[in-house]
Amino acid sequence: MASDVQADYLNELNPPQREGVINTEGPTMLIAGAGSGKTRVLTYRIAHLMRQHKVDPFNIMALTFTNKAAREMRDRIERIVGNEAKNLYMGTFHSVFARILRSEASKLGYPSNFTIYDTDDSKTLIKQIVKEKKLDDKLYKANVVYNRISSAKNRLVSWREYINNPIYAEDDASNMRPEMGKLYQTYVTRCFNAGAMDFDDLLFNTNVLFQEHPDALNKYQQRFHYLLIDEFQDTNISQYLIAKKLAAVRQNIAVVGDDAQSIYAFRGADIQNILNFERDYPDLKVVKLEQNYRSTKNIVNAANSVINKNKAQLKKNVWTDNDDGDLIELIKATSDNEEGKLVASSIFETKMQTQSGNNDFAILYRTNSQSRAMEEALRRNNLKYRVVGGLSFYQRKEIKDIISYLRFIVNPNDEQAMRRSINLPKRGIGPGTVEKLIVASAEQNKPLWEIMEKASRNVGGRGGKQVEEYVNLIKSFRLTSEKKDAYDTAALVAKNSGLLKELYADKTIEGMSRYENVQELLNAIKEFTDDQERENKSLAAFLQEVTLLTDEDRNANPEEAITLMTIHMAKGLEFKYVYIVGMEEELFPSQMMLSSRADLEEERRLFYVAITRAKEKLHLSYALNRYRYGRLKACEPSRFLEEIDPQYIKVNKKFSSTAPLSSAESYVTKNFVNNLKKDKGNRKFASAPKHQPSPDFQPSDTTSLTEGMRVEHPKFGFGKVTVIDADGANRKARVDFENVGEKTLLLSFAKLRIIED
DNA sequence: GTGATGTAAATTTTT
DNA sequence: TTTACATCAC
Repeated sequence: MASDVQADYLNELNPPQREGVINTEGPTMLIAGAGSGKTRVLTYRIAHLMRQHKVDPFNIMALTFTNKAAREMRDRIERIVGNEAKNLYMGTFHSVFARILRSEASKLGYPSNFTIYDTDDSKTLIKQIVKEKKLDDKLYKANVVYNRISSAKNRLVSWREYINNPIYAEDDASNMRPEMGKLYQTYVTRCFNAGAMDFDDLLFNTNVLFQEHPDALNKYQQRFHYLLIDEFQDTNISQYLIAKKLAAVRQNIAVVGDDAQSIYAFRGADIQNILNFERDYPDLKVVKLEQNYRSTKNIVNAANSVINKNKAQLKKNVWTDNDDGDLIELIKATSDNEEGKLVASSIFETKMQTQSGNNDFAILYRTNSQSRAMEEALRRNNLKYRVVGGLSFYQRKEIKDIISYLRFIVNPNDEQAMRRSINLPKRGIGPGTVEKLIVASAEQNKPLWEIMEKASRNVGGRGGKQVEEYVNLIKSFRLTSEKKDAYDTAALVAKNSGLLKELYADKTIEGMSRYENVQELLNAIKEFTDDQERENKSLAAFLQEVTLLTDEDRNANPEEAITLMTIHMAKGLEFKYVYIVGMEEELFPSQMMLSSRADLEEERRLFYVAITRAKEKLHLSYALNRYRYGRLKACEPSRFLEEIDPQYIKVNKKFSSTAPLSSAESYVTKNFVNNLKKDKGNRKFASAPKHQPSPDFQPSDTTSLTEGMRVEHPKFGFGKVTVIDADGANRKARVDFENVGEKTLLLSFAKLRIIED
């Protein structure tokens, strides 16, 4: 069966795709437009290496951006070449190099079971350091400090270099943050002493390893004959240099990417890598995949019209052979809640008309907080949905609580894990006692664990006694973990720590769901230890994987449901019907991205990614008012709406509260942009339908206006006079309009046409 | 050391 | 709106 697939796979490809598959030797760069079949090329390329060139999968390394992408690719390759695919060295940069670092850890002075700090751990630690140094936490916000350190690491700037480089010092000084370098130093030291690496360290330290230990580098250079990198536009400098070093000997490096879909610059991704690549490999083969197989012409062309507004981009001409398809439709709403309602109605209608399933629909948004209004509306319409992302399972309090115990069992130096677990559930060890422990450890220059073992001596009092009890508890867990597998240990921890009991006692809805979450964690660990193919089932082995897991890695079999997620999470996915909601200034583009051209261009690429997720039909929507910071805020339609070539989009009148009244079809497209601008001008009234004055509109003399008369107003439309207030020169009329409700008009200004019956 | 109460601040995206 | 943090009374 596999051979049938094999015989066919080259025939399924268009010429540039085939070129991308069969030119396996030497440096190659595939510039792959949205929907151009890049994953297919990448998987076939690997399959081709194994089938045609008899390359041992052990000698192939393939790096992806997400675990999900890695797993999918492995599955697809497996379908072509069979079981051998399991031996590919394939995964995310972070997971692959974490694995390598574990086996080389001693060279860098780390324990091989080093902890991986996630972003929360890192920020908590930074907060502690800022506090200890008595710095102003308004100035040294954890986020700011973290980002500064992270971007330094991603550019391979060590804390030493950072402190010695006057450019950074000046920069920080001008931002009133002169202590930044010191914070960087302290943070790194604390992580190191805790036997912990943060996400950036996994890449930074791999670079250090390859730099300072040529023997190690050589070993991996010899091992990996072929290196492939997916989503190359999302790599940062640190990642690029790792790849470059690994490929230095054989030069068999293939990268696949699309500069138009680079949306992670905020995290250090650097499109410059694509340009560097051409410079670093002069004999580079460049293959462009420009035919889009995914979307209709309208969608592809609309996307192109948007991305062309960007200055920084590689030349590329994405086109499609598919049908024109429907025009993109714009849904206008007065509020975020109404936006939800209208989107839900539109989905419902489309489902009826096309007999599509829920899985064919996705609602995409810029920020997670937007999901709420959508969820409510979908629930009311009995439409099944699932929200992807947001607060990940492994970031939930109750999960992190249990895991902090597990971490401290495996790594007695993991200060963050200790701090978290020591007083959970409450056992009378407050922050004062913990501080005493830390100080004692620093003063006596002894590991924290040793201090804790003799806590009564070191900190005295009842606190000390309690700490010793906690130490004994951990010791008993540790004993179990040495004899039993991850599941048995975790189950024991949940029970004996008292955490499970506490959650069980909480009968609120949230409490019950927290209890269920812990059960689910235990199930996940059980699955881990039940895996027949896994050799190492220890707690340490489980922890090594867990930090690098994300939510998507859990729900493998989604039920038939509408997908709700951020645009970032949607990258690489496709849906028949896509709704991009919240097309408003300051939301999308985000207000935080308006300060520079580069940032705005990244937002535009994000919009491009969103548009190109749609296969058949795309809907865009915006609301003129939206709850933000808990208060209602007026919004303007996004500038991105005007950037779509108007020939590919129309206003959806049925599902817009602000649809223009004009029956002339041409009006919609011709005045599309004007319409948007009008909305901006009088957004307070924008919920009211726009009135097109009759062609023969002439203001009447209103001196004879009386109550009960029918009138036409050029903006407000038709209505009936309810009250005349004759107050000398300021004669006013109260008019009940059909579409905008009651208005009081000054007759000396208002243009009214009296309609004679 | 704990729990209640109040206040300020935050909301971009993620391995 | 929700969360995080500081302050105060026990």
